[in-house]
Amino acid sequence: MAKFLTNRDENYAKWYNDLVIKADLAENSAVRGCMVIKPYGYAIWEKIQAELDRMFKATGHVNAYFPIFIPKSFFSKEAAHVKGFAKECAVVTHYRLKNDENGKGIVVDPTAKLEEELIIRPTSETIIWNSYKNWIHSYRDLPILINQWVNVVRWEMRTRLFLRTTEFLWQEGHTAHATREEAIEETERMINVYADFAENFMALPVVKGYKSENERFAGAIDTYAIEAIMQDGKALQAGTSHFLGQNFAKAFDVQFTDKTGKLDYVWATSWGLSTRMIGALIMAHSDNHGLVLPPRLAPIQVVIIPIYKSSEQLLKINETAKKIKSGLETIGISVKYDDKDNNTPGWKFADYELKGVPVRLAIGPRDLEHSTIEVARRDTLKKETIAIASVNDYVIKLLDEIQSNIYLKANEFRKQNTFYIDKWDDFVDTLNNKGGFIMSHWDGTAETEERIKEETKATIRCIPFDAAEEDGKCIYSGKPSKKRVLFAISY
RNA sequence: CGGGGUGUAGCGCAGCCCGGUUAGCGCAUCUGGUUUGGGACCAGAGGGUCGCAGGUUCGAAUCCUGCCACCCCGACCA
Repeated sequence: MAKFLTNRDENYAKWYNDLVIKADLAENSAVRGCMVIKPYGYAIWEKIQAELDRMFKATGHVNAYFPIFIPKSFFSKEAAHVKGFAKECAVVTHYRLKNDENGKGIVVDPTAKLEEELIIRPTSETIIWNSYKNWIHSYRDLPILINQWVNVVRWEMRTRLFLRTTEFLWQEGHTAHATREEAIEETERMINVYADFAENFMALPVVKGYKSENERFAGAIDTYAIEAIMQDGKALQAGTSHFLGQNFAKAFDVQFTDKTGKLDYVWATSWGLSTRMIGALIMAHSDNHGLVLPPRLAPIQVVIIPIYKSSEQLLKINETAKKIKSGLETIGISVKYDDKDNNTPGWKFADYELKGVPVRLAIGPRDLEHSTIEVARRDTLKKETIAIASVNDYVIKLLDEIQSNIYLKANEFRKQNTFYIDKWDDFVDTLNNKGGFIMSHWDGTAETEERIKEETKATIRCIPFDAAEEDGKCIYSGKPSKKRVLFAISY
């Protein structure tokens, strides 16, 4: 048990916060609501980026970069969009500072007021569609499949490391298509990419579905999302893909000539996944010993720790350990050999557990004698001693097994915490006592959703794509319903 | 923006109620030594505008006033 970590079952929120700080992923910065992502946390983000970027390119997308500043007038062109983001925008009003005339410090120069104020992007639809207007004239210019990796700013009231910060990093894809069908297909393709990524790389089982009108992206016709369950039973939206229809094309007057020579507005999608995913990773898998990282996302997959008494012993161990390290590296495994002598092996064991390194190898004089090595896996904390000669095969299999075990465990947790509920009292009771995913019938109205939210804090996380057709009655209003939707209290 | 809490060494805290030598403890750091198979031990050392600004007092970390910051709980959200 990690002594320095708050117990997960006693105070989940504090456990999470402790873990982020103590595993050295991030910390609060001098700027209110903004975090410093530290090297170890950023390394995880880089792994996320590398894999997603590969997947985006494999599905035909390219990267580009659009400005962080958006003229205020752009923002007001799409009515729903403005309404959705107006309350959380940072605005640049001046472009110069000067020395304070009273001699102390520096002040904003009032004569340097911007003619038109600039919004710091909370998302980039408007600035991008303003460019697309110039790029698109004919069906031959379509589709445009662009992604960008950037920071965005949303001025939040309350922030939490990774889960909600004023500034965060994400990728946003913005595509333009000739037909409605093609745009919808793209929207679906990308939610599938996200789900695939979440399940296969983050070992995070997700529910894919449609957002209700209330939860939809401001400016979208339809929003698809992947929702994951955290260990405290709350839901976390892990990625979204939006079918924007022709809303932005109309707002920015982006028309093209189709094959028949007719003018039409362009169809759009956008989709995003943020550093919030790191929060999901932590809350879905980690335990009272610290982080548990799925091998495919772990910056360090294997750590080797020497155990020795004399410096002669260390020399011999070094030799063997370095061979093992380079052997593992040649088969594509990332390995750290920690031979620093300022901490004891026990300290290192605890530290790498805190950091979630999937596999730990320990090698001491006893092992050298027998040509063995101790292997410990982070997910189950089980230890075994194996022959050094078999280490490559063993570790590569073990990493795969850990990856799938973490997924299965999370999947089992979700199963155990998904409830099919038909009575309002049970609905309220389950939310109050257990939390979790609740599958219930809903009459499809925004009013009912609103009332449920007011009374229980639960919202419709999504209407699952795979929801079976079945006759039922709305959990709240009793009106007829044809499918169950996913309710939960969310992050 | 409402309600609650906290600001003392890099980190975690005690001291404050009831003002009084040189502000203390644990962790971390540095030096030396012994250690090393699950967060080692001994000895020594360095490190502080007690959040900021005023005030009361012979004397303020301690009392008073104002301000600031951060954390938790609510309304907004990926």
